[in-house]
Amino acid sequence: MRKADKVTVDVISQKAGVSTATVSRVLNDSPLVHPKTKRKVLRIVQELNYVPNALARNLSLNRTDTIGAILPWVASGFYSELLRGVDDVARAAGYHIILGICHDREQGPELALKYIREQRTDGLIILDPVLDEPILDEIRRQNVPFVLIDRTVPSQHVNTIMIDDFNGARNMTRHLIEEGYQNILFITGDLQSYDARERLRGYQEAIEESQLAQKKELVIESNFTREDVVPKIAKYVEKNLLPDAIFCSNDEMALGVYRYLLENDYKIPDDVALAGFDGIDTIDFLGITTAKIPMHDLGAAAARLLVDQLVKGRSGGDTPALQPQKVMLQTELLIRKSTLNPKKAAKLVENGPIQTKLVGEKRREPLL
Amino acid sequence: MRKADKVTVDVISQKAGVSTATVSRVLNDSPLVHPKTKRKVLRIVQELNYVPNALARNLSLNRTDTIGAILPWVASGFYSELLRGVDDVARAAGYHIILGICHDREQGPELALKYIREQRTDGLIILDPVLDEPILDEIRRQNVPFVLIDRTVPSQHVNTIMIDDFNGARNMTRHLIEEGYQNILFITGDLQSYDARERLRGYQEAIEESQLAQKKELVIESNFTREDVVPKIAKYVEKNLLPDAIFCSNDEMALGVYRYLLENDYKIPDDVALAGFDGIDTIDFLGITTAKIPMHDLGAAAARLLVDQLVKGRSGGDTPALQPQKVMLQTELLIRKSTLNPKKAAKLVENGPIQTKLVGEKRREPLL
DNA sequence: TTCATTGGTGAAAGCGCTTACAATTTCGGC
DNA sequence: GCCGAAATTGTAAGCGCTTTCACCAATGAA
Repeated sequence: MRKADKVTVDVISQKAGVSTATVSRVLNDSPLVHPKTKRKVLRIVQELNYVPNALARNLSLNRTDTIGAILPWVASGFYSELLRGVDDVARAAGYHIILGICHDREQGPELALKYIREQRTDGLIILDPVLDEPILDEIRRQNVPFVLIDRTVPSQHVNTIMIDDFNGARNMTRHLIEEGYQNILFITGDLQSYDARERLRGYQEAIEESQLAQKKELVIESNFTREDVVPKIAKYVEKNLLPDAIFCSNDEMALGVYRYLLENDYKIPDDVALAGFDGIDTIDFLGITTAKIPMHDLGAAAARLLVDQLVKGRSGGDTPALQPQKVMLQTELLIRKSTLNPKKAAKLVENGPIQTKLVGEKRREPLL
Repeated sequence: MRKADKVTVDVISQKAGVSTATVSRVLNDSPLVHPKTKRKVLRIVQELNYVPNALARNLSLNRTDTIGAILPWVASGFYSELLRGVDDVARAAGYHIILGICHDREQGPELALKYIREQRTDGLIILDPVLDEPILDEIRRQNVPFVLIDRTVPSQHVNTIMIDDFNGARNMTRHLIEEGYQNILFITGDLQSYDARERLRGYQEAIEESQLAQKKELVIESNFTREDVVPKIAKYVEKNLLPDAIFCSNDEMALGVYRYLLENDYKIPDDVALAGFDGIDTIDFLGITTAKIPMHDLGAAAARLLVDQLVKGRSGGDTPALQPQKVMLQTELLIRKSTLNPKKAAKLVENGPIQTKLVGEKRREPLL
């Protein structure tokens, strides 16, 4: 049924009375075709509503105009912003996105390799914290441009987009100190993960550098989950005096602590201040201070890096390959009511629970 | 650089001492190749780590193994579950997903058409509430299978996955009535939208059918946004007596109302009960009753429908085309503390704020 | 031994597009 | 009006895979 009306270059060239070569040239805006011919061909193209078959085109050009996005699906809502960022710049550059959701630990690398080997993608954006070296080598060996997100890698010759967890945590801690909090409890994430270690380091650095005397460094080790943190904070609070402030390594844990505190009639921030890290919706709604990870920018930056490589690679092999880059994005310190010390706050204008004030780093210009 | 080591069917056939036809047959598991030959070829394939080029394969087969997902990016986190659902069943069926995010109203249909015309996809899943008829016709004319999500369409011959907004809202209202609430305020979404109208209808139906005498039907018209609803609810509460319960057409508005109520020292549910619709994270955290839209299933159902069509279409043209289907998915009534009438609740076991109880429809078996 | 059969296999023609190269036309300058 | 260069256009060979159809070697029956 479709077969009959399938319109290809040949059909066009026939009707226009030119060769397929000319049609192709017209379609690709080649300068070496006579304006008159061009008009004629374009008219037919319009008339028949012709659009070149991408597959054939790509096969011929040895290019797919597609980039693969390999993502885990850990925190669904969280990553979607990232995807949006990738899409924004990729689309602007004429690239499509093929989705590679790695459901479990195994599938991620598999998928990436499959896409590459099948040559379905021109490049890859990989967000997979547990990608191990051998796989990475395998990927690199394929000679396809790729960008890693939020993943440290020993080898230098890899494009990477990172979050500056260290500075994010340090700034947060500084903020708490500036607000006059003295005993700041820090709850770590899973210390296996690089992010968790960096955030801890940031906290420690800020504590150390603080001029105030004998700051105590208070740390509870947890694992980024709500379930794990609640009993720990409960036990801690019962055994010790309540700290001035609690800084959780991520928002998820902050939510757990938040609930615990409210249920036990502690007032935030009057009895204890609370801060998280990530910038998820619920934290936003509750008016809890956090260090927001610029997910959109993260995706956009990755895509930008990748697209640059691809475009460079396309324009002849003569231009030298781009040097692999490491980009570091800053978090955004969103100060909310939950960390505004009432003693100081009295002097300030009233802060609504949702109102967000920007302190610390300036807002990054959005990429793209 | 890559050129030299590019391994194709020819290379394989050469090394194996057979023709490319045979290699192809081996790769496609054709029965008419001698086991011995097959083994030989497969060994070489392994050895050279050969994977067929998808582009060439697809061009030849006139098929892409790809389905396009056209989505708006209205509520980022919300749709990601849907995408996951699509991915789950699509991948299981051997299809890839190419992402089509329509940023603004214009781009959606454009994108869909582009993908089709370029023949980048075998089929399409479209979630776009404002897709208009002409475009739809155009899409249909392309003779490519597609499925519409949450979008009513006059014409019968279209695959559609719908949410049963009517029943969802009716069940919610029934629940509120059962809990003994008498004055139930309903806040509508943008009544331009079909969803909004259906939810209103469900509410009205439940009110009407309730045996209790002279139920008043209380309706405030809003538009699904927090900004719009807050002043309206404020004005309403100031002018009238507080209703028993407030049922918002979506969670977003419920959040607005929630905040308003708390800020004005109304206790939920003691002074007034609160319910939403959608099932977003924050509502979950706050322990607010809602009708959860099964986003994952929505995507999975759409993908299932599409994949069935595609597979059917693939297996020779003799099998009759599948009849277009309309699938209706039920929402899940998540009853939380926010609508448990204290007078009745006294008899019940204490309900923690997060605890979710399932009432009404049984949990749908997840598709796939 | 000879003649259909029947697996197995290979040659070659696509799939729909691009592009190097050859062929043709056009044109200014003589 | 003629010539070579420049401007257009056409021819045909790919891109890497599938698949039709023809071909060949076994195999069994006669």
